[in-house]
Amino acid sequence: MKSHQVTIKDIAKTLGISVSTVSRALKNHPDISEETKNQVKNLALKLNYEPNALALSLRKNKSNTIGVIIPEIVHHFFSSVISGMEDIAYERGYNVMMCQSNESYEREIINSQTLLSNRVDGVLVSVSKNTVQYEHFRNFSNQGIPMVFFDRVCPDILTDRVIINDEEGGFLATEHLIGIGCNKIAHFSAPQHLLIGQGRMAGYQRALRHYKYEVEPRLMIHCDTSELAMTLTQDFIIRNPDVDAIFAVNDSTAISAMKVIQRMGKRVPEDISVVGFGDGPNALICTPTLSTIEQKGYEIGQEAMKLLVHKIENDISTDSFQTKVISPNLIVRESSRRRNS
Amino acid sequence: MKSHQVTIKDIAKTLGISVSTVSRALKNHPDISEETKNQVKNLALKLNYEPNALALSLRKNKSNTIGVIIPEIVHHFFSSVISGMEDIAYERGYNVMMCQSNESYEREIINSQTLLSNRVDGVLVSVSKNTVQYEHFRNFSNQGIPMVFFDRVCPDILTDRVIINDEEGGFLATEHLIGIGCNKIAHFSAPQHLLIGQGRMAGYQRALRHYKYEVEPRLMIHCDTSELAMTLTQDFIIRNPDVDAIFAVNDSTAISAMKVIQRMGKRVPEDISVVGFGDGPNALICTPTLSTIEQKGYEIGQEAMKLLVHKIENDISTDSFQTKVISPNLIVRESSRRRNS
DNA sequence: ATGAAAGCGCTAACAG
DNA sequence: CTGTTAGCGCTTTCAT
Repeated sequence: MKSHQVTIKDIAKTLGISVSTVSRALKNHPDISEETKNQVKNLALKLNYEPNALALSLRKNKSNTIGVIIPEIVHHFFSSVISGMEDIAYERGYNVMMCQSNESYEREIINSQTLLSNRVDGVLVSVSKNTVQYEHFRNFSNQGIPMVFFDRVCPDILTDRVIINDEEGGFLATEHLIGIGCNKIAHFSAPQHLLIGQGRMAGYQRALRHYKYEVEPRLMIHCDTSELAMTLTQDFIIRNPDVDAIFAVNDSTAISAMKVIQRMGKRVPEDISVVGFGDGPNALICTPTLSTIEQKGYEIGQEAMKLLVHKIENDISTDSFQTKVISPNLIVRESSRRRNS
Repeated sequence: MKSHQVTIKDIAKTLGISVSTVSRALKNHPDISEETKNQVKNLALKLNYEPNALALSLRKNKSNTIGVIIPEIVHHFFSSVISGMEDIAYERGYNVMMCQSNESYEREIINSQTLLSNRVDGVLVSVSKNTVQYEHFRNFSNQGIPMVFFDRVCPDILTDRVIINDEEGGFLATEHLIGIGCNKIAHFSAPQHLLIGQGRMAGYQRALRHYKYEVEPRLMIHCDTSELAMTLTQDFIIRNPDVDAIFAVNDSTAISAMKVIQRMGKRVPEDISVVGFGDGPNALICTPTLSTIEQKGYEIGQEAMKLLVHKIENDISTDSFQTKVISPNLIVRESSRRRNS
C-alpha cells in the first residue's frame, strides 16, 4: 500500500508555519530567516522529504524529462547510444523516459503519444525500419517540443540530427585495404535505398577512384546480414577468384564472410583481408579479430542529448537546425594485413 | 519555443461548455449526451489533444511510471533485461524511467532520489557492484513503493526478487561435460563472496559429487574475466595437463580461455571441451561456437516487471515477498563434444 | 520575514 | 445531462 509521501504541507503543519515559507526556506530564499530555514531543512531531512517532481513539472510547465524512441534496445550500437544519452541526461539533471519501438510503425506512434502526454521537454528519435510515414513526429514540432534524430534520421522532417559519417567510414575502410596492398576490393553492401547503404558504398567508391582503382560492378553485391553472407560468400569468391579483400557494410556480415572463406580453405588475412563496420564486441571475439570502423554509439548518444538539452534550455527558434556528423575511426586488427605481393 | 499544449480548458472554451463536461465526454461517461461527446471528441482529435499525464498523476496519485535502476546498459544481459521490462510495461500501460548507476554507489543514491521525487509507482533494481550499504533502498519500502530486485539482489532488504538459478546452471554445465565423457573438469570461477560465484560453483560441485567424481581444489581457480583468462589459462593447463574440460563462470572468460588453449596447440573440443555461462551474442561468433548456459535476460526483465505491476495493481501487503527463480537452459554448440576415449 | 491566494491540468463529489 | 467547486503539491505574486 502506497502510504502518504511527505509534502511541504506536512512540514508546514508540524512547524506551524505556512507552505510558502517552507517552499522558500527549502530553496534558500533570502527573505527567510536562518532559524526558520534550519528548522525546515532539518525536518525535511528527518522526514525524508522529496519534492514532488510531478507537481513541479505541472507548475513550471517543464518536466525535466527527455523522451527516447529507439528501435531496439538489445543491440550493441543502440544500447551504447542509450548509455551515452543517459550519462549526459544525468549530468544535466534530466530524466530519461525510454520507449522501444521494436521496429514497429504502430508502436512508434503510441510511443510518440505517450511522450507527448507526459509533456517531455524534448525527444530523441531513431526511426523504426518499418516507418514510412512521419506525421506522428510532426506533433512534436507543432507543439514546439525540440526533437533530435539520431542515426536513423527522417529525411522528410526538418530537425536537428546526429549521424555518423558513413561515407567517410566507407572511405577509411577502403583506403586502408588499398594501403595494405589489396588490389581487388569487394564491397558487401546494404540496400541502396537505405542511407547507410548509400553512404558506405559512396565512400568505398570514392576511395577506389581517389587511388585510381577501377570501380567494378561485379565486386559489389547486396549482402548485409550474417545469413546472407553465409549463403552468398562462397559463390561470390568462386566467381571472383581475384578478390583479395572485402569491405562489409557491418561486422556480422564481415564475420560470417570470414567464416565461409576459412571454411573454403582460404586464409584471412593472408589470402583475403576483411574489414567490417560497427566495432561491436564481436569484432574482438572472432578469429581473426576484425578490422572495422568504429561507429561511436556512445558518442552519438552523448551528442544527441547535448544538442537537445541545449535547444531546450536556450529556447532556440524552431527553424534553425543543425546536423552533427560524427567522424568514424578505423580500427585495424588481425583480419587485414599488408600483402607481400 | 514550447508553445501552449492544448488542454480540456481550451476545448471547453471553444465549445462553450464546462471543463467537467469535456473531461467526462472524453472518457465516455454515460451521463453525457452522444452529441456533446462527439463534438468534444472531434475537437480533441482536431486539436491533437493529449491528456496531461503529469496533471493526471498528481490528481490520482499514480504516475504509471516504473523506475529502473540498472548498473550498466551496454551489456548484452542487461540490455536484454531492459528490453523485456519495456515490452511488458508497454503492454500494461506503464512508462519506464531509466537510471544507470554505472556501478557507482553514489549515483545509485541519486537515482533513488530521482525516482522517489518522480513518484514512480514501483521500482526495479539490480544493485551496483560497489554498493555495500542499502539504506537508500529502504526509502522505497518506507514510502510503500513496491520494489523488485532482479539479478543482483540485495540480501539485507526484504523484497520480491527475480533471479536466475545459478546453481542449476552450474550443475547443467558440469553434468553435460560429464555426460560427454570428460573426466577432469576444471572450473574458472568468480569470487566466492558474489552470489553468482557461489551459485555456479555450488552447481559444479554438486554435479561432480552426484556423478561420483572427485572435487579437486586444484581444478578450481578464480578466473572470471577475459583478461584473467588470457593471463592464467596457459599456466593452468600446463600445471594440470590432465584437464579435459573447463566450465567457466561466464562466456567471455570461456572464449578467452579457448583462444589461449588453441594458441597452445590444443584443440577445442577434441582435447579440451569448454562451456561458458550467459549465452551472449559472442557465443555464436567465436570459433568454435560456445556451448553455454542461457541466462535469459529478456525473461528476467519480463518477470520482474510482471511481478512489480501485479504488486502495484493489487496493493499487496508489503510483507509477503516472493522470489522468482528462473531456470537456465543448457545450449550445446561446438565447443563441447563427446569424447572417444 | 511571513502568509494568503491563485493557478498549473485534471477529476470527482456535489448540486442542480 | 451539465456546471461548480475543491483539491492533488508546488511556486509566486501580492499583501502585510
